[in-house]
Amino acid sequence: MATIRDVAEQAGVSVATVSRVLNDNGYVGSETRKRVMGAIESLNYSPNEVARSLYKRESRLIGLLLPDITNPFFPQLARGIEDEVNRSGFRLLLGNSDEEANKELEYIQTFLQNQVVGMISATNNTDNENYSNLNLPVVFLDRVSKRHPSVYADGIEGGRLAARTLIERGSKRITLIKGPGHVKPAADRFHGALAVLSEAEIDFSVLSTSSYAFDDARKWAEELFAKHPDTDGVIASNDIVAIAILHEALRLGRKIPEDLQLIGYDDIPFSSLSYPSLSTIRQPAYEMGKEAAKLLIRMIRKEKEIEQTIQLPVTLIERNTTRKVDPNA
Amino acid sequence: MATIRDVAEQAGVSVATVSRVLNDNGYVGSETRKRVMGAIESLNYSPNEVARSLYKRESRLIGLLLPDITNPFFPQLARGIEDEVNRSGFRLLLGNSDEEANKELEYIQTFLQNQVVGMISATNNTDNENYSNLNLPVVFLDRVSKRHPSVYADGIEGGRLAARTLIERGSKRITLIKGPGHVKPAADRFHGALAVLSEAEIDFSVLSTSSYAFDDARKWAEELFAKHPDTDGVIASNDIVAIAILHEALRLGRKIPEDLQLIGYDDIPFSSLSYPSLSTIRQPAYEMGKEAAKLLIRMIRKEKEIEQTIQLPVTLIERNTTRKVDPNA
DNA sequence: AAATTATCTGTAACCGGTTACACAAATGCG
DNA sequence: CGCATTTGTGTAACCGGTTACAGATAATTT
Repeated sequence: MATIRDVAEQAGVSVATVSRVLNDNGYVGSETRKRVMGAIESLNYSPNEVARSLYKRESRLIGLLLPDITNPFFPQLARGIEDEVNRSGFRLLLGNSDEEANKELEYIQTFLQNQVVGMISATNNTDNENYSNLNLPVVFLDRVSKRHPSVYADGIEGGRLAARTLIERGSKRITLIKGPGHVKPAADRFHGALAVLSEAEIDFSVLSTSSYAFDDARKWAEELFAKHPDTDGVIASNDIVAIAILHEALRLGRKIPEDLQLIGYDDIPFSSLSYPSLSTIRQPAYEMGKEAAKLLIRMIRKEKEIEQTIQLPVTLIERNTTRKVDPNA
Repeated sequence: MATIRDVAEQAGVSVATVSRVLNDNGYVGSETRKRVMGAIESLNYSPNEVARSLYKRESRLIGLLLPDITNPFFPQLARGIEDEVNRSGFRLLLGNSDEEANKELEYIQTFLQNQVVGMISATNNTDNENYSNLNLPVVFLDRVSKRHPSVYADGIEGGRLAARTLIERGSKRITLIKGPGHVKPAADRFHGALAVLSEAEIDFSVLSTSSYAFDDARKWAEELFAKHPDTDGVIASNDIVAIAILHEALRLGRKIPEDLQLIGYDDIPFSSLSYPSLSTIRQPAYEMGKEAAKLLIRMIRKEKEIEQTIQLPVTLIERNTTRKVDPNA
């Protein structure tokens, strides 16, 4: 690997001049610039980021902390972030925390050791001490924090929307699935839905679940129909659970949406491919990722007027696990 | 941020001694060690990875190059890799190439600039010049390369298995979906299936597709039934396409698996949640990721006897889009 | 023409670790 | 006891960039 000194020697200039050419700052004579460029070319030189990072006390890496990339909601977030940070020349350092505080801490630690310029986190312990006196731009994604800017979709409204959707379309005995208690946005959508259900003149029950994992989703589905066989409307905690419930309902011979309406949450890519295709509350994951990245980059650039929260709208994606709304209602 | 010099001063020793304590090498008196540890503790010191990387000319980062994390096969691979590299104290630098040569090149470039210790790539251009004179341990995953070790599942056998499965279960007019031409493993599974179909006494046709993307999958599904309405068995190029076909088939009122058998490829998490659940050829994605990571780490450690290929078995996951095999046959 | 200012370039310190080398003290051995 | 070896520690060079500062020349201004 050629170094800046090799280039300097080849071009017959000092390393300072080469550096000036590389970074396009300071004064460089046009003739000199050409010679340096030629040397860079002929040596196939590429500057060492590590050396630069050391002096600058800042790399061009951004830490991304996710609960679990295997959950289909997150790849989209990650992709949105990556596409956006790449536009500004940053790269991503990835970490899956599994929502475990020690893994989270370890990742933050190594992010700092690698002198990341900033960090985006989609994990829960938003206000614990790990983040508190962190001298680093941090954006929370799909989570809220008192201390740091956050980008998220409106969970309360999403929950409301889901509940209203089923009610308007005639479900009378709704089961509301409550997601894992420690996941903030799950709680929001739950409370949003709960509020609407409480106001309405219908029966409803709540089924508590403790995870979003694929393998568990089927369990919740079985539990649902065992405990509430007569339910005619299910508000799922997310699309994975919804699709598992759909699977189980069809297995039990329920007609969907005639006997049972079902609405998911997230709008993961697969929800349009289930049969019947899944009605759901869409969170714009890719856009959320992009927005979080944009916000972080503005913080990195120390721009003024950084908004503390960016809330993206949730939307009802009406597919075929809900009935058409009665036009006479 | 405290530096090693702060620690040295606090402990009343030289930086060399602190470094020895940190890395647990060289001679350090037990009393001195205690003082140093105390200073580290009280200053809450954490060594700067960037400085270390610069001197060592090697970071503790591993580059991971994927086509697109949004494709549900890859998160599992990524997770397997991450879990394994973390065990050895490495972290991941992530890149999505979209199978575009220039993005791929850019990522490799920045990986090198960041002095990664090694790299795992799941992209296609395995033997192009980008990788050729790379003085870096590289493992290809889900791809084969002449120059570098590879970890993959047996695509030919997978294709054969898929074809045999449909034939044994009585499909007579099979449609074989050919995946994107530039994706190597897609070609393997296609040829494996093709070979078996050619030998068998059945009719079959081939439908060529040019992508794996969600949005396109539905298009292939429609095209399939438009061109081959009488097909009674479909070998899909992967599970996404299979599930899209399943969706379309159900929409058209086909009975599955009675009228139409369908087999996917990959065994992504969702394939067990479709209804009917999808029969498929399983590639053990998480394990593949783990194996690739293990192999890479052995290369990094310069162990002898590195195998050039690790081939993992594909297995038939018999679910409900295929019929039970006739016990009298 | 003299004084300013702008342009161009080089020297060397600096970022924060690691380690080669030197040296001193302690220990082992014949 | 004398010499070799082991143990313990420090000094300073090094990794490969960036930049403060200085000095020289060229262009402008007065």
